[in-house]
Order: sequence, then structure tokens, then C-alpha cells
Amino acid sequence: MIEEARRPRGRPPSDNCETREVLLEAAQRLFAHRNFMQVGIRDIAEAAGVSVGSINYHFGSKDGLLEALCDRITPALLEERLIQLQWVQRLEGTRYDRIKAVLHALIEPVLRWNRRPETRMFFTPFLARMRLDGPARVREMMKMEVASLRPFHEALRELMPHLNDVELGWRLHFALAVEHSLTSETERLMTLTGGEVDFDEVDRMVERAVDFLMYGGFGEVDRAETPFKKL
Amino acid sequence: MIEEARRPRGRPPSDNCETREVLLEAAQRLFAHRNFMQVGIRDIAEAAGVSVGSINYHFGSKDGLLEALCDRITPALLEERLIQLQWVQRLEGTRYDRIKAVLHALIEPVLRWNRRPETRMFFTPFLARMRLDGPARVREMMKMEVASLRPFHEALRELMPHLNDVELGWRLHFALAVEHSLTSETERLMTLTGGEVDFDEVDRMVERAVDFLMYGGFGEVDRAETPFKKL
DNA sequence: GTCTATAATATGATAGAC
DNA sequence: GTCTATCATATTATAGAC
Repeated sequence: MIEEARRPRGRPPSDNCETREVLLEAAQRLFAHRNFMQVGIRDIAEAAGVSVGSINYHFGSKDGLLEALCDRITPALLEERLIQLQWVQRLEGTRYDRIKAVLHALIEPVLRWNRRPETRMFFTPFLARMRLDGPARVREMMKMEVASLRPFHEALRELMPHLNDVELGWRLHFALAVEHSLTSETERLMTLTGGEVDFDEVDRMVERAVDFLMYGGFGEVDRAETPFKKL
Repeated sequence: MIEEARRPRGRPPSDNCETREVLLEAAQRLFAHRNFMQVGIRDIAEAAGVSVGSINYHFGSKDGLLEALCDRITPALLEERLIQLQWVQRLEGTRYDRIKAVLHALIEPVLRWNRRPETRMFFTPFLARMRLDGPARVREMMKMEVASLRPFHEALRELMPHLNDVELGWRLHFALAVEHSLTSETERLMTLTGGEVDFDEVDRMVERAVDFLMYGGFGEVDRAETPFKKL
């Protein structure tokens, strides 16, 4: 696949076509389980119940399809996060509560999206594959996601002014890692907990993560006894 | 590639051959940057400076090469972790110090390995790809890695008897996520910190992670002031 | 717009000379 | 043991009928 991948010659033919949509959904489902290279346009077309030619017609190329797939996922997710963040700005409560709310805004949307009926169990591995092995333009898009975290960075800086930017950057990085662990490596989590996890309890999972990020998981005997300095 | 992948007909010809070794190193280097499917046996052979036929001769198949690659990495890493864990058993100090030491034993080996001159910057993405898209037998091996964490699970249970197994499982899961974040998504970390990270400072990075796991990153104003209950 | 058929290419595995 | 040459197959993209 040449870097200068062929785009649709004129314009994308029709932006909201039946087959276009059914192709996108089939592709997303397939990419969740197998690699980008392992699933061919034939597989996608077959799963969608249309012909192979239609892929090149609607998206110009296989890479074009992948891009379209990301185009409709990533922005929607970011928007949801930002909406929740704006809620925080209006929130009454201790600084402590507000930090929690920011973390919630960061974590909850991904997790909830991951449980949507149409993408359940498919969404996250798909994104992981994209990030790792997707076509160049897609990987670029993924990187932009980090830039979109700026509002969170700034909200937290205001709430934790004692931290310099490097320090805060590290913690945000760790926070994203914990967020990530809620939707990936789920088999590991099941093994470690003896299968006692219900992935449908989104709120409970988010709470767990936020709690861990706030107080850590190994430094206290009993959380209730821990005399954290209230902010 | 059929599931019942062809193994070397007789036995693996010679276990310590010059070309065998050079092939393994070339493959690992290539798989670090591109997908398992994207890098062909021709690429590997060329990078190793040998012929394509030698791959099938020494490993039976492409999958066989991948397995051999994992075979020489995974056990070595586990061993290093367990050695460090045994050190903890003999350690004098507060329970608090001992928990830290367990986390250190969990995290440090991977990070140090990742900086070894011969695998620098290659090691972790390679493992990530393997976990995600490697051949079936390799993915099985990767899953066994979780089972190998049992000693850590038990060491922590002794040190934190107030936690039940489910609770501890969750925290171990988060701990592994933080560990993972030290070697993956490094670009994100660079962006978030404004480039102020020196990946050669292994000890400093481990300390950061352990600290975060112990106390969290968002729940206190100033760590020095935080009156954690000493164990 | 959607299909089928085909082209052009890349891959993993193998055969056989040396 | 290592090479080169070849096989059988799978891939994406395209051409052209309808």
C-alpha cells in the first residue's frame, strides 16, 4: 500500500448511503477480533452482504474505509468528554469533589461507549489496533486525541496549583493508563479477580478507577481510616 | 496460515546456530515497528543478511520464529521478577516498605529490560503486538504470564490482609496498567510533560510509578503534608 | 450504485542445487 | 546449512457489464 493512497477521484459519492453504513459497521466488528491485515476487503464485503467493489467505490481504498471509521468515532467521543468537563465548571463542592469530577469526565465516556449495544466488546480492541497498526493517516488522527486533552490538563492545573506541568503530565499519563485498563486486558482482570467483575456496572467501574487515582491502591491500611487532608 | 502449523519435521536442527540468532534479532527489531503481518519473511531474511529459506529451515514456519522469539524473552523476564520478589521476603522494614518493594519487583524488570542496548525502544511494542495479533500459540504463552503473577498476588495479600481477593485483584490490575504505561504510549507521555522525560532514568521512573500506586496522584495537596497512617 | 471478473502484486512455504 | 528459483495462494484495486 503506497503512502500516497488513492482517494476517491471526485468527491465521496454519497455521504449517507445504506451500504456505506453497513460496510462501516461490518468492518468495525471484524477489526475488533482480527488484525487490520488479517481481515480483507472480501471479508468485510461478505459480512456486510455487499460486493467487494462497493468498498472501493465508497471509500476509494481499504485505508479510506479505516479513516472513515475513525472519523465517525473519535470526534464523538471527545465531544462527550468535553460536555462532561463543562459540567464540572458549574459544579459546586470542594476542590476535592471537583478533581473527582474531572477524572470522571475523562474516564466515563470511553467506558460507556464501550458498552453501547452496537459496539459492545468491539470498540476498544478496535481502537487499540488502529493506534498500533492502522494506516498512517489514522495514526495521526489518534495522536491528535492527546492534544484534545488540553482542557483536562488545564482544569486539573487550576485545581492542583501546587503541581508543576511535568508532574501533572505524569499523573495524567497514569490516569489514562488506568482508564485504558478498564476496557483492555479484560481477561487479565477477570483472572486476577477470580471472575468477579461485571462489566455492565459502568458506574461502579468508574468509581473504582477514580478512587484508585485519587488515593492509590497500596498505601493505606483501611481507606476509611486514612486521614486525607481535605482540600 | 492453517491452525495446525507445520512444525519442523524432525527436531529443531541446531539450537544455537549463528544464523538462528541473527534471524531472531532481526525479526524482533522489525516487529517492533511494523505489524506481524506487515513484515514478511523476506524482510527478516534481508535484514539478517541471510536467505529466506533459512527461516523455514530453522523455525519450520514464520509462526515458529515468533514462538521462538517469545520463548527466549518471557521466561527470562519472569525469572528476574521472581528473583526480586524473593529479595523482598528477606527484607527488613515496615510493612509499608515491603509493599513498595513488591511493586518495585513487579515493575522494575520490565522497564530495565526495555532499556537494554540490544532491545532499546523495541522490546515493549513488540510484546504488545504479540499479545494482540501474534499466532495462537504465542497468545497462549502471553496469557500464562498472568498466571505467573500468582506469587505477587500472594505476597500482597499477606501484606494487605484487610483486602479481599477481588479488591486486591483490581488493584493489581491497575498496577500492571501503570507499569505498562511506562513503556508504551511514550509519545503521549512526552507530549503531556512537554518533553521533560528521560527514559534512561529507570530508577526515577520506577519510583514515580510506585509512588503513584501507593498514594494516588490526585487526592492530596502536598504529599509531604499527607499524614498517611504508617503501617 | 452494485455487481462479477480480472489484473497486478505480495506472501509463506517448498524443492533442489551446492 | 545455505542458497536460488518456484509454487500455490491471498491480497487490493480496477474494468466493465448491467
